[in-house]
Amino acid sequence: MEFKDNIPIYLQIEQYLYRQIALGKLTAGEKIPSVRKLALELTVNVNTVQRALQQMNSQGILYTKRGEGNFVTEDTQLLAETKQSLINNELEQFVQNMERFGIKKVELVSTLENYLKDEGDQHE
Amino acid sequence: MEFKDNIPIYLQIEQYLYRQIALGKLTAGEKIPSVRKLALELTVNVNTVQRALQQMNSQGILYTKRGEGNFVTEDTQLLAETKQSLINNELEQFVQNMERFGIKKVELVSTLENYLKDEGDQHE
Amino acid sequence: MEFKDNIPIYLQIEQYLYRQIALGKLTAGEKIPSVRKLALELTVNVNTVQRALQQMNSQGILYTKRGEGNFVTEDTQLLAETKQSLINNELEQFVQNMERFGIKKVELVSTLENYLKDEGDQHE
Amino acid sequence: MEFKDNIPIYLQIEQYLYRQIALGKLTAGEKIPSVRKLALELTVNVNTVQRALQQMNSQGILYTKRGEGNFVTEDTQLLAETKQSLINNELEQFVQNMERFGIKKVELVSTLENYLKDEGDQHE
DNA sequence: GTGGTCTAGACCACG
DNA sequence: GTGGTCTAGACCACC
Repeated sequence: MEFKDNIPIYLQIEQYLYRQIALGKLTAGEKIPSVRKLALELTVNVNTVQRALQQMNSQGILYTKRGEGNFVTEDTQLLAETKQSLINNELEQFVQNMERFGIKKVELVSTLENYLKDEGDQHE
Repeated sequence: MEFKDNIPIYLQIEQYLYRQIALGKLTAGEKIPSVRKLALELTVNVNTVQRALQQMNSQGILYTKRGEGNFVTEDTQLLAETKQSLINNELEQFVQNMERFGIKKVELVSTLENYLKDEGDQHE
Repeated sequence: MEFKDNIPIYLQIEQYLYRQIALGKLTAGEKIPSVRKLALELTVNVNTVQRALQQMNSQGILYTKRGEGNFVTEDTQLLAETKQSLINNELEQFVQNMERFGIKKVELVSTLENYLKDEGDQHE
Repeated sequence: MEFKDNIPIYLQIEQYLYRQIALGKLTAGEKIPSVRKLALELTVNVNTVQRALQQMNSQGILYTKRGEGNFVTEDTQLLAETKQSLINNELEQFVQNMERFGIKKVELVSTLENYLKDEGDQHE
C-alpha cells in the first residue's frame, strides 16, 4: 500500500479500513489484524496504526477487547449508516468543487458521462 | 472568506485564485490585487498570501512585474489547459474514491443522479 | 559558511546542498541534517532553511518523510542529470557573458588558459 | 531588449551599456542617448535608466554635462581597465563555480572544449 | 506604491 | 524528535 504525501498516514489507514468494511472484506464482529501486524503489512509506525484505530474506536466502528484485540462493531445499522454518510460526503464535496469551477448541477451528469467515456477510449 | 482547518491556508488561497481565473473573474493579463490588499481582505498574514502567489508564479499562471504587482499570465492556452486539468483531477479523484466504496463506474452516473434528485427534494 | 549579500540566502543554501550532492558528500537516499540543525550550523532562521528545502523537494531532489526528516532522492539518474544540467548552465552562462564582451568562442579557450596561467603566476 | 526577472533591471541596463562600450559601439567622449530615449527604447521606467547611469557616473565611466546629457569618459585607460576587470571577474567566478562542482582547474580547459564542441554539433 | 527576504517565536501534526 | 504552517514585524529593492 502506498501513501500520499499530503494526507496524514493515519487518516489514509482509517480510510483503508473503512473501505475494507464497506466492501465487506471485514464484516460485523470480525477481529481485525493486530496493531503490529497491520504496522508490518503497511510498513508504518505502530503509533500511526494505533492512532487510526483510536479514531475509529471513538466513532464506534471498532471496539477493543482488552488482551484480545480490535473488532468491527456488531451494530450493522451503524456500519450501513457510516458507509452511506461517507459516500454522501464524497458526493457533496464533488458537486461543490465542480460548482466552484463553474460547472452547474444541470451539466454535472453529462460532464461525468463524457469523462467516463473519454477515459474508456484512452485505454482501448 | 472562510478557511478550512485541515488544509493549509496558502493552498486554499491558491485554489481560490485558480477558481477566480477559471470562472473568468480574473482574465488573462489582468492585475491581481496587491499582496497587502489580499492579506487584508482575507484577514491573513502577508507572507501567507505571498506563498500562494509564489506557487502560482512557478507554475506560470502568474507573473510578477517588479514594483508593479502580480498579473495573470497572457498565455490563454496555458490557462485553458490548467482549468481543464483541474477539472479532470476532480473527476478522477471522484471516480477513484467512489470505486473504493464499491461503486463501479457503471453505477456512478445513476448514483450521482439519485443524489442530485434527493438533494433537490430536501430543499423543496 | 558565509553568504553573499546580493543573492537570497535560501538560494545560496540550495546551491550549497546541490554542490554537496554533486560532490558526493551527500549520497542518494541519505538523510540530510534536520532543518533546525542546519539553521544552527548556518546561523540562519529555520524558515529560511525550510524554504531552500521546499524548492529542492518540489524539484524531486529531496523527499520528506513526515516526522523523520529530509532525504536525498534515490533516483540516481535524476541526480546525475541535475548535476550535469547545473554544470551546463554554468558553461552556457560563461560563454554567453564572454561573448557579450566581444570574446568569441574561438578565442575562449586561449583566454581561459591565459587566465589560469596568470593566476598561477601570481601565487608563486 | 529583454530582461531577466531575477536580476534588477538597472543592473542589466548597466551591463548593456558596459558592453556597448567594450564592443566599441560607444567610444570615448561620445554622447549617449538621453535618459528618455533610452527609457523608450528599452521600454523601461525613466527612473530605472537614471539609476543605471548614476552608478556608471559614480564609477567614472560616464560624466554628465548639465543640460547636455551624459558622455562616455575620455579616459581611455580607465575604459580599458574597466573592461579588463569585468572580464577577469567573469573568469574568476567561472573558475570558482566549476570548482564547487568538483571540476578542478586542470580539467577546466578540456571541459570547456568539450562543451563548445558538443554545442556546435547540436546546431549542425 | 509594489513585491521579496528574513527573523523570532508560536503552535500543530506526525512518528 | 521530526517537518509544516502562520504571525507580526522589520528592512530592502524596485518602479
